[in-house]
Amino acid sequence: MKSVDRRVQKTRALLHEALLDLIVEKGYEAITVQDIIERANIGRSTFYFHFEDKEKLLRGCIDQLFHFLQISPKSSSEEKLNGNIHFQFSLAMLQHVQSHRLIYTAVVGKQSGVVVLYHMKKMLKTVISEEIDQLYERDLLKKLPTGVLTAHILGSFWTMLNWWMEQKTPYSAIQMDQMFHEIALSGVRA
Amino acid sequence: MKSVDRRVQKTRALLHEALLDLIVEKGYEAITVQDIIERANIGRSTFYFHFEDKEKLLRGCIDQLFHFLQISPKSSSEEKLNGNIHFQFSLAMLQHVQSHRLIYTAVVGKQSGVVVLYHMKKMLKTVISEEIDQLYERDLLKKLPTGVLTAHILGSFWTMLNWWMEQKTPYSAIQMDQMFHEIALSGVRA
DNA sequence: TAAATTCCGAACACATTGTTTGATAAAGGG
DNA sequence: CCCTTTATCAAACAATGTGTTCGGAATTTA
Repeated sequence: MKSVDRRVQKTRALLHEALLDLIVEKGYEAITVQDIIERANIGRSTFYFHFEDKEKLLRGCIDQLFHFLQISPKSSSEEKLNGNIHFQFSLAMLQHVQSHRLIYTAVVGKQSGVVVLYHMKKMLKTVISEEIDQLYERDLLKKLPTGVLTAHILGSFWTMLNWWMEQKTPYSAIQMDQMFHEIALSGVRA
Repeated sequence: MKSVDRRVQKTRALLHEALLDLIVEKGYEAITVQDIIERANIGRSTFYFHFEDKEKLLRGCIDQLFHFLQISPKSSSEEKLNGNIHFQFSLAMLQHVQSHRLIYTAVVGKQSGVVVLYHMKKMLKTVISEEIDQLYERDLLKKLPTGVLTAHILGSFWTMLNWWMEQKTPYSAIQMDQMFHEIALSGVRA
């Protein structure tokens, strides 16, 4: 059990916090390493001692944000929504978003960065494709390449997030979850 | 009729071309103004004489790419696909993509840039929301906020493009159009 | 041909990156 | 408690990119 040096813990926490704050304020792209170390009040060389560059720091943040999702309680209520199909990941995620609206608004919005979106989607894809595979084997999905299905579900979900974050008087996580299921599973046709 | 100075035409064409080439090679984000003017063999001050920055040049390129779409022949064949609903924009766009695969692969891919995606989607959104509104008034769509519907269609279409560009042995534009309609209109449920 | 416009290239101040230095401070182990 | 190890810091650095400015040269238009 090698415990991590307290100084290291403190420094990393400060840097994570600074990055998230700055993302909310000006968006990922616009942030410079200079900004981060000033906000965190950390020396320049110390930053590079811990992280290769801005992106590596970001990865640390995202890993941390989503570590929560991994251990979040799966809704075991097998609801009969939309013909038995019910994705597990969506509600947990949507609720997490709801309680961290500021940061997600920034992450999802115009000011974000490709890298941010890339890492976020990559993570979601992992979660989604598992569920897709299960449903596919139970013949509950269309007979299209599972790649397309996964991509489509991820895309739909992401679209929902984006739209949600743009609304002034936001819907609840539960409402969004229903809308997501409705539209992703049976499309837009009346 | 003020005709544009030939030198201006030539310079702008060279810069457009250089940018597109470089996007294919290294992705938008990684490109510097330095790269562009070297590739185009244009003086530094000349670049800034024409464009404020990299993004303004990009906008010029996209406007040009999509000017084609505006005047592209709408498929007037009122096919009875998926219960009478048939988006006009998709096939024209997909065919344009098919004949410019390299650039679209780069634009859509991991190396792209938020600005690129932003401008592309913005343009598509304009086209799509028109069609959505028409269909909505004819009661052919679900009674959800039209904003969600538009966002979803745009998202689905974008997802299709992404997935398409990732495939090694690509489907045809027509196949992709069918898949897009199928999945966007009636979802993934079997 | 003459006037207007555009191009060039060189130089400029400025910001950001990522690295290196050696001194200082703090942590952890015995 | 002392001593070794490790982390931090500030300062300076080269390298790269940005956006501006200048006067002179070249080209276009009329």
